[in-house]
Amino acid sequence: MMVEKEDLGLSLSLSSPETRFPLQLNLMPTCSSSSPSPPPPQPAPFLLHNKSQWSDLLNPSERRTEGPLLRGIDVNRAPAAERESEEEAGASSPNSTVSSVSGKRGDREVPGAEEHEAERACSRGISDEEDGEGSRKKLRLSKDQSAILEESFKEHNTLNPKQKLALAKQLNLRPRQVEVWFQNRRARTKLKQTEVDCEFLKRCCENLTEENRRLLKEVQELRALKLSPQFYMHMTPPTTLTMCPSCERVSNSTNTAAASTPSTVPPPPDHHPLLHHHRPIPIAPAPPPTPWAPIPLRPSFLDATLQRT
DNA sequence: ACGATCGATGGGCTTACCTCA
DNA sequence: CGTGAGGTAAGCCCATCGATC
Repeated sequence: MMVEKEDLGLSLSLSSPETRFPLQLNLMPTCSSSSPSPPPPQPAPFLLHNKSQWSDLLNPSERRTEGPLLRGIDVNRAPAAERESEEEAGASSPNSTVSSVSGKRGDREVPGAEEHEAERACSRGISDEEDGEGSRKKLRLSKDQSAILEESFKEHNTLNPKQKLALAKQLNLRPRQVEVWFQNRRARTKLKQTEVDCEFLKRCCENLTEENRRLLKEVQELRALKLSPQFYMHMTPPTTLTMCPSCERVSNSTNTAAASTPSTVPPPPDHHPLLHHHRPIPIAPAPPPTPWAPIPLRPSFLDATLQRT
């Protein structure tokens, strides 16, 4: 039952920008860009235009995917026989009724009525759950049909008329049904993405609030320390890393053994801890990774901050 | 019984093309 | 002949309906 839901492939991750949009959608019509000979001038109904679309957020480098052919059938390419007939009957004629059999358009298009009926009959033919009889019985797509549609959607989330016809033929559905499925799929993907974005922003807000709280507390502590006569004596003992205020080198000084072994960069030959009269200043432990990496506090920064306050 | 899911519909908008003054 | 206005068709998004699970 919920196979379709699980097949959505909408497990959008927040972990990294690269994985935020795992759906690799091909928004560009491959037939218009890869065709060796440009097609004759015709309306390009498959071009995406107007309105900032949700898919604009996708990484452009991930938009074009030359994935494997769909179960042996490239939906970008109509079958040979179909190609010939459709280019005359459909794609080359802007007034074609081939791809418009919806109720909305169908109302205006009298010539399409027969085809509409034919396709309805076709749809009834493959629908084992449908008993017809006038009432709007809901068609339930089979697992295979849904899987193929999903595969196609992963390749390109919009269809040009040829792709739509080819897919409809392959699935034994009406082109309008394929079109509707893609429209609904886009809408639901967008909804999912909106939810994910909302959650992401929520977490950003929480992290920023926490960061703000932490920084305010730090400022208060620094103010208190500045007013204290025993400035450095009140420092909490360093737990992990310390920085020499003179040379600004970091060392692990939780114990003497650790203090003698600098963590990353060895001290210069002329460096000797005993020659420095300052005690090492502890460095705040690294905060959890955030997209807005905080500026590390350095002694000079601290001084400037304290002077301002 | 009820909520979630999903196919289907209709309205509105944009764009491209065609016709005509 | 070029041009702008108006009509038409097509596609898309969006909200919603209604059947189904």
